[in-house]
Amino acid sequence: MNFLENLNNVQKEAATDHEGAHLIIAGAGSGKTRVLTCRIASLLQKGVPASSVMALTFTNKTAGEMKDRVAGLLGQEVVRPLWIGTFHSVFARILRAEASLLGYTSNFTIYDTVDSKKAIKKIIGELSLDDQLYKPAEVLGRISSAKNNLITAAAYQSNSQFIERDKRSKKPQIGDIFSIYAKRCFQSDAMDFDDLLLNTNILMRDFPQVLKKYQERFRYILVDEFQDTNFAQYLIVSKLAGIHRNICAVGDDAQSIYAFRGARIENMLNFKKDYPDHKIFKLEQNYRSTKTIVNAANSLIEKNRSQLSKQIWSDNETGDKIKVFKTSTDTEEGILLAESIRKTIITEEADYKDFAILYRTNAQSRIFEESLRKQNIPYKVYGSLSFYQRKEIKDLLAYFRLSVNQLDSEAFLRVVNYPARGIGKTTLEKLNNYAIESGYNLWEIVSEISNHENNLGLNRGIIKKLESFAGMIKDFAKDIQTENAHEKAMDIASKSGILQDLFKPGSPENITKYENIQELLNGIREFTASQIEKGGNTNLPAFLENVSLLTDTDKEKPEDKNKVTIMTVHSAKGLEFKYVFVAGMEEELFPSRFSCSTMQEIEEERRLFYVAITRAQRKVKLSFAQSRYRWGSPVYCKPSRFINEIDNKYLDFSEIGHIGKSPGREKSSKNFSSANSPGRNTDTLTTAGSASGKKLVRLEKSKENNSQNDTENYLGEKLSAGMTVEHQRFGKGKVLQVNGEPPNTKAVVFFQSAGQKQLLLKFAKLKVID
DNA sequence: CAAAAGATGATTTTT
DNA sequence: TCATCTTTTG
Repeated sequence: MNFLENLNNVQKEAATDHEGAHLIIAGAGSGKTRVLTCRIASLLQKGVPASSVMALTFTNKTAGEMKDRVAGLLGQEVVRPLWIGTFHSVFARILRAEASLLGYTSNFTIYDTVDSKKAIKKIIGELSLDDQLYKPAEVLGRISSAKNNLITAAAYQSNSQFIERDKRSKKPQIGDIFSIYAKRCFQSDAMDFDDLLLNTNILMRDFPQVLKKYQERFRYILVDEFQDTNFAQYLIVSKLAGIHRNICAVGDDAQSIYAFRGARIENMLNFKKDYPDHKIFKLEQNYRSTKTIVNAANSLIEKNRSQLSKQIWSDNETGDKIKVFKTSTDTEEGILLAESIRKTIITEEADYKDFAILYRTNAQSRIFEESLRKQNIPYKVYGSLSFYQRKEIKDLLAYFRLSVNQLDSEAFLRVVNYPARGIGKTTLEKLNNYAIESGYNLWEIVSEISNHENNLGLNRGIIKKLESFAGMIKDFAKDIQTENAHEKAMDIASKSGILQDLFKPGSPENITKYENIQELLNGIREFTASQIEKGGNTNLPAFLENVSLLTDTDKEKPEDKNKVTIMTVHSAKGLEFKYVFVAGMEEELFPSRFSCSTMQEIEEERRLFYVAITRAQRKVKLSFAQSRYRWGSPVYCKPSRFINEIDNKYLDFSEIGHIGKSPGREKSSKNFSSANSPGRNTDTLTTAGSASGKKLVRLEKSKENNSQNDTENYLGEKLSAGMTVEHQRFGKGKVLQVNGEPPNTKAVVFFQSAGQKQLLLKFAKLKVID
């Protein structure tokens, strides 16, 4: 029981009192994760089988940390049968096991947001709706929030409230899009993120015997960040805990910052109603921050009406007041913070890793990146383009997905013509039209194309190409369940042509992409190795499952260890730093101008600021600029109302005035006028004035084209394989093939500098050399 | 067919 | 501003 020694009394009680429904209200910095891990460890030590414990978190990172910590206490072996993971990954695991009941296979694909948006965009196009009005992201948002409230497409379409709302916003067909989208996902054997929750609920509603199985199995359920659960998540948890009723929900209503995506703080209040015999533990001692920071944060959050009563306190030193900085521009704010970091590093012997710059919107990151780079301060940005979202990675993953699940139509569309194999837009349009008409999935058509040939109106050449593509995928799909993921992945990467496509000289982006592909393949090798060690599944589907719910904030690179962190306040939740800067403390920015209309919104912004402040162990510094660029043009800003909502006795305004006086103010205001406004004005003038001129130019150009076409067509007839030609940009190359009839004669040419290219002769200026 | 230029449009988040 | 999508051009 030695791991309980370091806990205070409430923490110890919360960790060792296992039976019944418990709500742990865990203030910022109160040792929440420690209590959760100790609780799991103590359960296991008592003899509870690990396989009967489920712990749900929001991020893979938290789940991983929890697992590691328990493993550190009790050993790796003990931890393995535990079900610790994100809501989505744990429910995906259940769904894979029970997939057939819902009409899916256990190899179903998980669509990410990009897949979903693409699918929706396609549907909007097919319905010939105005895509200015029906924006895929917004439509997906509505569908997503419906699903998170357990509203299916059918329910949506018959709900008068939604019909009314969509009519009012002039988008009456959202229900139709929802319904087609849902049908397509199902037909593709795919679930999006929200489906993982929705379908788990449907599974448990419609199959009581399945529900019972899991209810009996999981005797102890722990939920982290309970204030962030949405209705769908809440309901699953309640159902799962239905028999044993041993549920431990941990959360902090003051840190609820995801209401905008469906999180319900009320879930914490409902808890008391659902479990009348519940116990509440309040972790109120903050071990992280100074007294000043804790008190300042308390004085701020007091302004919120709706909250659970608690008194957060700190036994740490008093610490410095919170310094407030004013600068005239956003650029200066960047410089000031960078300088302040430099100074603090010297005067307080701090490390780069002790600092975080937090802001409300990602758009603010660039300025800090610049100022830190100029000062030679190493930094890392969170929330930038994730490794798994890079094009080349998604392409290869799409091949993997298609090899595992051929019905995955998003993966199909992504790779059917990448690398280019002559299956163009027109072909896909024909395929797609036929698919809609006939109700077949794209793969069902392409994999047995001879059955559909007559209905497609495609020529023999294209049919052959489609056949060979389908053949390749069928080949990949062979042994996919048994073969080792790494070998299979290498095989697919090379046979698909991706490696060759990127391994062409002359293009620096391709080198990076090639390296990224190699990194992915290495990652798969590591995955396979670690699975062998763990005795887990080593096949490609197992890897995909692992990767589809992963974001790369989850893994930290070793070279990033000692760097300043810059990120949004949202992504800082759960983290801590010695020194925290909260930048851009301005009205319209923080609080965001999109979240100012209702009291609920303002309260959420306030909680967000509360989260920001409570990340700090030693010092908090706030800054605001008087003017800032917003999508290219300068905007004048007022200091945020939140600054003055902190009790002034914890604030230090001494710096204000010194910074603003610097010559920077004049300089920057000049910048606005010279760099910006006139430039824009001239632009608009020219475009407006020269409309007729433009037409003339276009006419002339097309004349030129025609004359060129004539000579090129002539060339097409003369050209044959084996000739050496010269291209304007690619230089010398050897003709490998000449296909097609004029005017669409194509040549396949291998260039020394650029590799193999297909060129349409009516455009490419080829000179015959030899 | 593929690259370049031009137009648009969106700026909390996570799975 | 910056990234993405569309149009144009060879």
